[in-house]
Amino acid sequence: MNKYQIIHDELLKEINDGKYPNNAMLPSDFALMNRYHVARETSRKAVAMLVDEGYVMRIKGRGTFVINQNRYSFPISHVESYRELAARLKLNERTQLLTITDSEVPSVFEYGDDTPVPATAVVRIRYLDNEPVIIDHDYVLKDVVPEIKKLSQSVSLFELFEQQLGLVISYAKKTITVEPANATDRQLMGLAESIPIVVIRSETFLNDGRIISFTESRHRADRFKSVEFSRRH
Amino acid sequence: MNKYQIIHDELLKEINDGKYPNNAMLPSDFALMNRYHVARETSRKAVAMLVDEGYVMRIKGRGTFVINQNRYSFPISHVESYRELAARLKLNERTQLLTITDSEVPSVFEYGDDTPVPATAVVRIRYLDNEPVIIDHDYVLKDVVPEIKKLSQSVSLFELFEQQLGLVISYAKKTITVEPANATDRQLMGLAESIPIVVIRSETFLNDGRIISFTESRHRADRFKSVEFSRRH
DNA sequence: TTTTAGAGATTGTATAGACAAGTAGCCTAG
DNA sequence: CTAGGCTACTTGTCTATACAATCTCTAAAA
Repeated sequence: MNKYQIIHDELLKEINDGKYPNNAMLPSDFALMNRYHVARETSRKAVAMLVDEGYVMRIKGRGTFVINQNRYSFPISHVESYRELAARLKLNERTQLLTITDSEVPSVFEYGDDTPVPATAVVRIRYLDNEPVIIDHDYVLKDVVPEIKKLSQSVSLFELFEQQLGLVISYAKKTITVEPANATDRQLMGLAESIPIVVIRSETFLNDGRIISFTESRHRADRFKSVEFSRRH
Repeated sequence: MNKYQIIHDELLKEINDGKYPNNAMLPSDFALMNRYHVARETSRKAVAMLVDEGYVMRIKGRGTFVINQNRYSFPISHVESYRELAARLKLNERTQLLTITDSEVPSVFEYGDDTPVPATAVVRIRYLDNEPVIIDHDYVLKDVVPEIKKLSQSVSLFELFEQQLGLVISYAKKTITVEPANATDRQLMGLAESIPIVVIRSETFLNDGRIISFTESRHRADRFKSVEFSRRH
């Protein structure tokens, strides 16, 4: 692992453990240089990551300070799988695999030029605290992953891609809209007609630039909450 | 202006002008070093910003490549004012100032410990293409801005803070939820009862760590769309 | 023809040093 | 007692260099 990554992880752990509470000052660049015996740019890189993630802010002439964290809800600003999310929030979570079928990428994703793109469709329903709250429709491109075999209940698609197939996911583009629930939503989640659905559609890209999958994640709106950190300039 | 900022801006302009179309390769680190007569770390910093913003991706051993851009909709991943947004999207926009009153920060924002926090409440309604789509409730802390005077129709709150008061906005935290429309929403936006509201609540921080304002931005859900770029790792 | 080896290009990580700019605290001159 | 200045500390920007890791392409070898 890289040095700056190690420093970043250790500082983050200390923040989460409460060693540096809200508004506390992190060690200065020079203190980190001495503590880890690295060059200043290396320590700065570690802290820059924390700034990026919204954990700390730097003020010229004063220092680096912890920003109050209450990241309790559903973040859409990282590519994060449902399983990783649930683990982080320590929620009681459960995923039920509904279907795996041969399919094509639906036209809502506006991919390519009307030529049908063969894909494997995976439909799953996700429970938080035993309540069905999310229905995920994944369309995995056959060009990249010809066949999906070992998808057990306990493995996420991202884990499958990364650990078993050796693919590296780089980034995703997501659109968020609010739409009426369709019949499937209402049936699977047991919804009253009036509850809308937050639809998050994603395209996921590999580190070589190829698209690996399209996902439509349908959340019942009354259980949806997203927390966002955004910098200016 | 900084060197890496200048290089970043120039590269971004060239991308937007189509000099580097989709999937095109950007100049390498060394090419940028020669072109701008800077150290490699400086050119890398400029490109790192473009990666951050989702314009390009770097692939080790191959180069830096432009990512297909269709940033057509409402981004929530930047602190961006309505006015800046409308200008960028070239939409016909109009803002109507409804009220400026003395008030307190509402308890939904969970700020402080139940002690009332004095603020100036600004309520505005925003039109896109002559349709009312957003109602903004801003609560500007009196501790930071004692009085709001020169808020004309043509000036945004952010512009007022930054240009007239010399304050520098650093970052914001936003939560996104979907809620039923209240009576005010329905009346001002002329909504049918069944249309929900996307509520974006923000706390905006200055570069010295102080909170300057809380905002509740209420969008009619059937006109709301957000585009998000997110990196993994 | 196919495979292998290597050279060249490109990005990633790390170091050491320099100066600029902003902040805070102390101490002295008035 | 106050105002100003000095100093130490911190972050921001920039340079020059080195080596590692990965990819592409070419040329040589089997």
